[in-house]
Amino acid sequence: MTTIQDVAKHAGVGAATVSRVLSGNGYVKQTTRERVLRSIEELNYTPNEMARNLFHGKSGIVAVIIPELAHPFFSEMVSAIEVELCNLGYQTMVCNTFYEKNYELRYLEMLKRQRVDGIIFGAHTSLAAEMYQELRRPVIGLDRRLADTIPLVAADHVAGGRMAAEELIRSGCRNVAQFGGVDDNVSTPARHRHYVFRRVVEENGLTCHSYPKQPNYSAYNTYQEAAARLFAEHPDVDGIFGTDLYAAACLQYALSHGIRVPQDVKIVAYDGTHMTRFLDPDMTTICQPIEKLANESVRLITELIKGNEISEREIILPVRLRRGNTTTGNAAAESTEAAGTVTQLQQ
Amino acid sequence: MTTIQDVAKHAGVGAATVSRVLSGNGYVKQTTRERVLRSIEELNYTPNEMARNLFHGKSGIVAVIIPELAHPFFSEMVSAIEVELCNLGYQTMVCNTFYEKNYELRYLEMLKRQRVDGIIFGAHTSLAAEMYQELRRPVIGLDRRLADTIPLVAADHVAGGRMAAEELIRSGCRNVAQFGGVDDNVSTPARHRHYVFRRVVEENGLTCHSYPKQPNYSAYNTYQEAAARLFAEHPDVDGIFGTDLYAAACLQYALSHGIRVPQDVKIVAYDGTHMTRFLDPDMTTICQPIEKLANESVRLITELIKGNEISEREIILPVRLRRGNTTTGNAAAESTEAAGTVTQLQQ
DNA sequence: TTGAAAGCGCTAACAT
DNA sequence: ATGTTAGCGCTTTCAA
Repeated sequence: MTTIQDVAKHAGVGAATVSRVLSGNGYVKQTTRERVLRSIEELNYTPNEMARNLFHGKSGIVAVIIPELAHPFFSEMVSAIEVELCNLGYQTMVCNTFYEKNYELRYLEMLKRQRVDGIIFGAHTSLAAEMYQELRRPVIGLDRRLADTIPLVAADHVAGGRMAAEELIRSGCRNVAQFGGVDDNVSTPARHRHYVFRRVVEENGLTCHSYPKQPNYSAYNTYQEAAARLFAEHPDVDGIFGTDLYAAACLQYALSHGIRVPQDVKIVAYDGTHMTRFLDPDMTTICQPIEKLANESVRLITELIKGNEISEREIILPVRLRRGNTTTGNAAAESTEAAGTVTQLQQ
Repeated sequence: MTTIQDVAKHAGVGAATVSRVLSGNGYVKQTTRERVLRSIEELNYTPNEMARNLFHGKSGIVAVIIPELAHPFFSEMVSAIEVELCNLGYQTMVCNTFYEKNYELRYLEMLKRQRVDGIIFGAHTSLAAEMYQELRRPVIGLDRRLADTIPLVAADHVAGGRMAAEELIRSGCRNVAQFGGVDDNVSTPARHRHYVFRRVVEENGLTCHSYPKQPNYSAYNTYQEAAARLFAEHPDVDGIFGTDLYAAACLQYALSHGIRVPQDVKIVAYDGTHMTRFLDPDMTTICQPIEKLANESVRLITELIKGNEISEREIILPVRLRRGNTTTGNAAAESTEAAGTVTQLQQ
C-alpha cells in the first residue's frame, strides 16, 4: 500500500504537508497543494483508516447488539439504526447474541478494547448491572434496562399493553390469551405490557391465559406449536395478544382450522413489523415507533461518544394502534397514539 | 486508558514481556507471568485493538453490502453471515445501499482505506467492473456478478425459474404472470430465473405476463399496488410467480377479493424467507439455500483475506421446491432439490 | 508556508 | 528468559 510518506516523497514535500492538504487544516500554498493532489492521484493513494483511528483514539464504529438479526423486528430496527449512524458518519457493526451470555460478554470486551466507540444494547440481557456501569463508556439500552446510569430508549409498552387490552375488550372478548410475560426473568421494559394487559383485561372481567414467550426466531415452528397448543388447551379462546409472529401464527392456525377471524377469535399483534401488512385479514397491531427508537438511540450514543453529557435517563416513545380486521372494536378511530415520556437523568 | 506500558511499569517488566504473556508467544518465567497477570488484573487492562490493527495491517472486520437490511431475505442472509464470520473470529459491518450508487462507492472506499479486510457484495450494483478489479483486494459477489475475476456465490436461479414454471404447469395454469425480469438492467444472476420461467412456460403453451420488480422494501405498499394492478389488468390470471413479498401480497389480494387460492389462482413464491411459513394457505416456495450461501461467501472471503488462492470462480448452490397449498402440482414429491455447480477459476 | 519529529499502543526482531 | 528498539501510518505540535 502507498502511504502518506510515499506521496510526500513523490511530491517533494513533507508528510505533514500532505496531511494538511488532506484534512484542509493549516496553510498550504496553492501550487504545492496542486502538486500534492496530483501525486495522490497518480499514486492512487488513500489514507489508512487504522492509523487514523489509533491516533484519534476512535474507531468510528458503533456496535448494535441484538438477539437475532433475522427476526423482523430487529432487522427493521438495525436497518433504521444503520441509516441514522451512517448519516452521522459512523459505521454499524452487528452482533447476534442468540440469547447467550457469553456473546454479550464478548461484545463488552470489544468496547473495552476500543474496537467500537459505543454500543447500542438491544439484546435480551442478563448480565449484572455492574458490568455495564464499570465500563464508564458509551452504552445505551434499547428496550433494555441495563443499569441506573445507563440511558434507556424504549417504546411505551405500558400504554401498548393497555391499548391491546382495551381493543380486545371493545371487541367483546370474554376469554383472552397472551404470549409472554409469565416467567420472563429479564428486565426488559417490553414485558410490562403483559402485566398491564392482564390487569386491564381482568379488571374488566375477562379471563386471561398467559403463555410463555419462546425466544429463537429461526425455529419458526415454535410459533406454530405455541398457537396449536393454545387452541388445543383453550378452544374457547376469543381474543389473542402477542408479538407479530405469535399473532401471525395464531391467525394462520385459526384460518386453517375453520376458526373465523375476527368473528370467532380477535387478534392484536404487537410490534408492527412489515410482515403484518401482508396478512389477510389485515392484522390489528400495536406498532412500535421503530424509526424513532433508532433515531433516539443513535442520538444518545453519538452524544455520549462525543463526550457530551445527556440529561435524559429514559426516553419512552409512544406506540400506535393500527386497527385492521382482526378485531371489531369501535371503528371510529382508525389509529390511536399514546403519549411518550422523557425522564431526566438525576445525578 | 491504561496501556501496555503502564502494565509493564506496574509489574516491573518490559512491554514486550507483557505482550508475550498476552499472546502466549515466547517464553516467560512462571513467576513473572503471574506478576504480569496480577498487574493486568489490578489495572484492569485490556489491549487496544486499534493499535493491534495498525500493526498487523488487518481490522478483522468484513463488510456486508446489501440493498436494505429490513428486507427479510437480506436480514436472514446477513444474520447467517454474521454467525459464520463470528465463528472465524471476524466482525460484521452492515451497510444498506438503498440501491444508490454513491453508497456503493463509499463502501469501496472503506475497503481501500483498510477499514475492512474484505467485502461481501450483495447489493444491486451497477458500477463498472473495473472499479472492483482495480482494487485487487478481497471482494466477493453474493448473487452479484461483479467482474470476471471476482468470485460469485449464488443460488441456482436457472433451476429455480424452471422449477417454478413446471410447478405452475403441473398445476394446470394457462395464463401466468411473474414479477421481475422485464427491464432489470443489472447483472444479477437472480434475474435469469425470470428468463427461464418465461421460456419454459411459453414452451408449454401458457401465456406469460411479466411485471417489473420494484426495489425498496420499506414501501411495503408497492407490493400491494403491484398485486392490485396485476389482478386489474389480468383478471383471468391463474398462476403467479414472484419473490416472497410479491407472492404474499398477491395471496393477500386474492383472499380479500374472493379469489380462491389455489382453486382460482396458483402462486409460487421465490426466496423462502421465514415469512412464507406464516401464511395460510401454506405458500409453495422455491427456497434459496440461505445458510449455504452465507457459509460459502464467508469461506471464500476469509480465504482471500488470508491471502490464499481460491480456485472457485462461481459457486452455484441448489434451490429447493417446498410444496405448500398454493399450488396443486403432482403431490408425489413434497420437496425437490436441483443440483448446484461449481465453476473453476480459469486463469 | 513548510518540514522534522514525537507520539497514538502495540508487536516482533534483535540483543542480552 | 527478558528488555530495548524500531516501526505500523497517521496527525499535530514546534521550529524554521
